[in-house]
Amino acid sequence: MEIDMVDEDHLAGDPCPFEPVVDLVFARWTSHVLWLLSQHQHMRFGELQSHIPAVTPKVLTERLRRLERDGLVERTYHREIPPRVEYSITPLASTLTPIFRTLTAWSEDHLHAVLDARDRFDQK
Amino acid sequence: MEIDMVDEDHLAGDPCPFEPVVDLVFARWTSHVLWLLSQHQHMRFGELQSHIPAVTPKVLTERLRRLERDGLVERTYHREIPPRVEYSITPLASTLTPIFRTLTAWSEDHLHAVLDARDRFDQK
DNA sequence: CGGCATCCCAAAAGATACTG
DNA sequence: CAGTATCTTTTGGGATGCCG
Repeated sequence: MEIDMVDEDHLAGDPCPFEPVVDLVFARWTSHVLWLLSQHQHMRFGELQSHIPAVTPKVLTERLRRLERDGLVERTYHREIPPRVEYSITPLASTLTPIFRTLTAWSEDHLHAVLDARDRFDQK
Repeated sequence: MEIDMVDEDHLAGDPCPFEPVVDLVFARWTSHVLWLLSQHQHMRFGELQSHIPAVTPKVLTERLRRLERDGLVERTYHREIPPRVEYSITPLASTLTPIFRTLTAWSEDHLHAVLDARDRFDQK
């Protein structure tokens, strides 16, 4: 890809300043997991699975590993019989909670407008 | 506030209250487009493309159509030679701007902690 | 210039079976 | 219980070419 400096703005470098956060937090299933953990202090693997019926164990494991790696989720393994694993959000992830609340409020305030626009568009 | 409601055991799951917003706004390229339009009042197709070097025309078109359908972007076609198309955000989409700013602030405040956690995880 | 149509592929996600 | 391993499927996205 080439850098075209002809325009008034330098074109090659206009990255979205919050795109890294999107990749971290809003990847599929990810924000759902974080939101559940933000309400429950700690949850077991099977508990998460039953709250998100559509997710398979494989994918849920992948997301939890990634969140753990990124410091957003803590995993505690209890060597018992049967084994028990508890997931919880870290203090770092808890700083996302206001964002989740804002998004929920936006949804309550404006989602209907989106659905209306969609209907109007489809009728044309 | 501790929420430890024991109302589980219904299989319907526990849907994420802002997941529709995530699908609308944080799909790939989408928030980048909205953020660019929130800064430029109106932009042409090729202008968007040059600000987002990695996106192909096909995908950019798909995203813009979807945003137009959802009432978040307005498309204005000028019948000239050569043809000219201008995109802009709608008032509805401009209500998302505070969210974008919050995400940018979160990134500035906490992204380094994520990268640190990642390094620590990978060293183990 | 700003697309749409078509074909194609890689990556993500799902299904299933199995284990410490 | 909490995963892992393997395989299959889906689908989002890239490449190319044509058109008003």
